[in-house]
Amino acid sequence: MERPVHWEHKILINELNQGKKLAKLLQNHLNAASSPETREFLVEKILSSYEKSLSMLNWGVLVNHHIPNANLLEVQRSGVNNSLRNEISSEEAFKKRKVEQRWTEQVKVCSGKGLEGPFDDGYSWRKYGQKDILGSKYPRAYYRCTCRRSQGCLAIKQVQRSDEDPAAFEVTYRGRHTCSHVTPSSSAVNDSRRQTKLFRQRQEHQQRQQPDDELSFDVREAVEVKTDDLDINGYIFPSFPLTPIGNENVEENFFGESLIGTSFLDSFSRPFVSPATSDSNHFSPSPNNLNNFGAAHNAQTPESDLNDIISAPASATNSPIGGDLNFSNMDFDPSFLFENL
DNA sequence: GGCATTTGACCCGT
DNA sequence: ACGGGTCAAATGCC
Repeated sequence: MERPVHWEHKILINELNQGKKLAKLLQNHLNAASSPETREFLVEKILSSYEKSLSMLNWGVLVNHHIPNANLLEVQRSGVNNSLRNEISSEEAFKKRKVEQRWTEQVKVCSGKGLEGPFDDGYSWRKYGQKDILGSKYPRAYYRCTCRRSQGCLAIKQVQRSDEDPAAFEVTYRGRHTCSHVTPSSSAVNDSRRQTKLFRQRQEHQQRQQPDDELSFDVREAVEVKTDDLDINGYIFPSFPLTPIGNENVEENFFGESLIGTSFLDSFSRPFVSPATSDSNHFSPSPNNLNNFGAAHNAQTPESDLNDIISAPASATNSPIGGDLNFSNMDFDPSFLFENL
């Protein structure tokens, strides 16, 4: 009997194979007259590859096999079409709902410069709700990616003014972006339009009310982001484009080379830099903008051959945190590997 | 007309 | 029952 190979297994195997191949390349480069930058780049890639693998294991990716289903969720959350809702198993919908909420990240946004400095996390958000939270002075606003309708992107975020520091806003990201990254042009257009509208609203608002009770605050307007409150409990890795592997045996390919080809390194390595706000004053809410992965990816390595080495297709998967987490300090429990594999 | 926001109502988990 | 999260109609802006 052949054990079913889940896609998470394939990702892990892919990543390990990637590391192996990179190590071999590094071995070749040690003897050749290649530049130190090349070797350093390879080392970085190898380390990141294995760190990703270990991270996946530590975060229990192999245990979970659910993939959020946008359509089902859409129906499940519908408050009108009850007949259609009843056609779907409530139990199934319940499961989908639970897995959808696993990924949570929190960043702290401080509107230090008031309302002038637009903060853009690189995505276009649409507000879909606001709720007074028990025990909190300020209401919580709910945003979802504007690509939800067009591309079924499930990323959402919550913005709430901090009780302790009213000048600070806590932004919680949930879900991951499955949409294509917004283009600078479209983002700029939307921003311009929204900023104009928001500016007018605030002008009217300030004339009528005291400024503190407004939560029409837009996260783009903040200029400082703190990531010390990052909550990565239940972090779920972004989905990656997987090359179909077929029915290869896991054990045969665990350290083989046949699976190399589609890496999800880029999904992690892609720095989260807003196309709309390249201003250095703006900080994208990625807790790891400066981590080694992004740095390695951004490095202007002189060797063009690295393009052939790392030939991962660009993933359309993005997360507000760039899908990048710094796991460098994580411990790896070997028993976990064997228990899950 | 299209899109975003507002807000009361509704749904679901605890 | 309560609170958090979401929906969708109403409204406004471009």
